[in-house]
Amino acid sequence: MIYITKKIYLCISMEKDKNKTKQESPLRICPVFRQLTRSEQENLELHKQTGVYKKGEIVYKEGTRVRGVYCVQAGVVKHYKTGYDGKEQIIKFSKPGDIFGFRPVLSGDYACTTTQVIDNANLCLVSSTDFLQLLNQNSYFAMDIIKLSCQELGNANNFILDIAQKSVRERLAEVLLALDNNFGRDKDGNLKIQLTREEFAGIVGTATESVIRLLSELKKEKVIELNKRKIRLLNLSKLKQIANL
Amino acid sequence: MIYITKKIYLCISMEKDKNKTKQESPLRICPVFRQLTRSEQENLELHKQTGVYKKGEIVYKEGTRVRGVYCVQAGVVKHYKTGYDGKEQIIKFSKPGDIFGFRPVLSGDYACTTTQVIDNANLCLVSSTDFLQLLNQNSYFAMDIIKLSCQELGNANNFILDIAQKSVRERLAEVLLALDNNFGRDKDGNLKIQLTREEFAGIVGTATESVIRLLSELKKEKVIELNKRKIRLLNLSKLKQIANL
DNA sequence: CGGGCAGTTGACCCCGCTCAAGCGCGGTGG
DNA sequence: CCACCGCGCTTGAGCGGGGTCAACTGCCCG
Repeated sequence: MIYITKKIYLCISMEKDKNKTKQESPLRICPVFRQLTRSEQENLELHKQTGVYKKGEIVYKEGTRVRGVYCVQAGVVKHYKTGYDGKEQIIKFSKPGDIFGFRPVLSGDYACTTTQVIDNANLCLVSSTDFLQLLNQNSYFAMDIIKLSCQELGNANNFILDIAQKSVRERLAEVLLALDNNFGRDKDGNLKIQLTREEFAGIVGTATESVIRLLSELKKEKVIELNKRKIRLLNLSKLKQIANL
Repeated sequence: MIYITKKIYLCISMEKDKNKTKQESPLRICPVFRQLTRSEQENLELHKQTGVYKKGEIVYKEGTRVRGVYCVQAGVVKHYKTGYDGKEQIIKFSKPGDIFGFRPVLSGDYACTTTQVIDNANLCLVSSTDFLQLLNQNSYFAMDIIKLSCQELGNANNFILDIAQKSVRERLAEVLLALDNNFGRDKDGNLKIQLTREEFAGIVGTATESVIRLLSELKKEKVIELNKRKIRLLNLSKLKQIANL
């Protein structure tokens, strides 16, 4: 878990500013920051910290204070809660353009999930105080953040219904479709995001063995193709039907 | 589903204003509205609509546009999603002092739950436009709404973990404790909120028969006492232990 | 008095979890 | 260079939690 000091990063970002301020701030990768005025953006550039995170690194742990709000410039992270028996339940992923960590900052409590890198990532940290100040001074920005949090709330509610009422098979099919929608495919047509079977189990809310059995079942039915961790969706409409959508 | 026209209510609320403006606006039942300035509150009083809802009435349905944000002055409502097989999954309850409906208003989409009265209720409706305008002009108010939505998001995440990983027995115990915390007890020491077995099933995410069996199991173990729909918790610490808390 | 709904109980059985064994592969150290 | 270990993956066997179905009760209400 390498955490490079603020000082170093200040230098880097100031250097970037020289070249880029007039065109495109790195923060603008995240749509929400586009609501900020130019001067707010420039000010933020001076204060933000950027960090490079390797696969497997933990950004923050459930139950701790978060340092601020993170903006994903590259890579993928997963957010999960740990059950009392140690099993992880994945709540969501964040990918380039997403921000995360705003929930604990805004509700004023501890992180309710652990955040871990699954694809080497560049994350940019906006401190809680900076973030809160921006919310207060820019109501357009505030509205966008509210919208974001309400959308996530809607997603969470849907998730609750799914886990409570659908079978594991249905949920797995739904997860495959969601991953396809959110992360897209590589040039070979496989899902761009590659997860372990255990991670699949952590999203669907089931045991690893069940995921394995059901994936190979779907393979037999020619709905998907498997090649180690690469998964190709062959029949979207069948998959939707299986997922009950 | 009686919906009395705005005009009538304007009269009523204006009359109320004459007597009350100087002391206590009905909206102040909800803590979030305390952030509003006096003039904002008074203005809101003139525009709001108040309605009396009987047990069983539906305030709005999943998938429809909501008229605005509701503030509970008395009574209790439940918010549930309906599965494709028609079974309802209860997401949360609202009681006096709570507001609801802000999620769809803020995210700009349709209601993701159906809202139904389970205890005769007085609800006060603030139109979407009024609500959004307040958010824009009062950043303290906006911050409180953000906080609220982030807290709900945290609750939803916890719920996901529970449903995904705990047994029905554990979840049922947890629900009993939560109802005790949120609604308290009547003078006889029973849980103040009275639900049908089917509603319990809808919260826990299980079948009605399972709820019945597990409740009578808890009764046998002297953890609770049952009397029709009245439930008395006899042993909180044992209940917490069963719930794995 | 009869119909309907909430609650209860028993019987049955299947989904999905657990446990255990085995396989393939990559990394590491002797 | 090979042997070993550990991790991720796979498969089979077994079983139990909990869902479904059906029958019955008590109660409210028309």
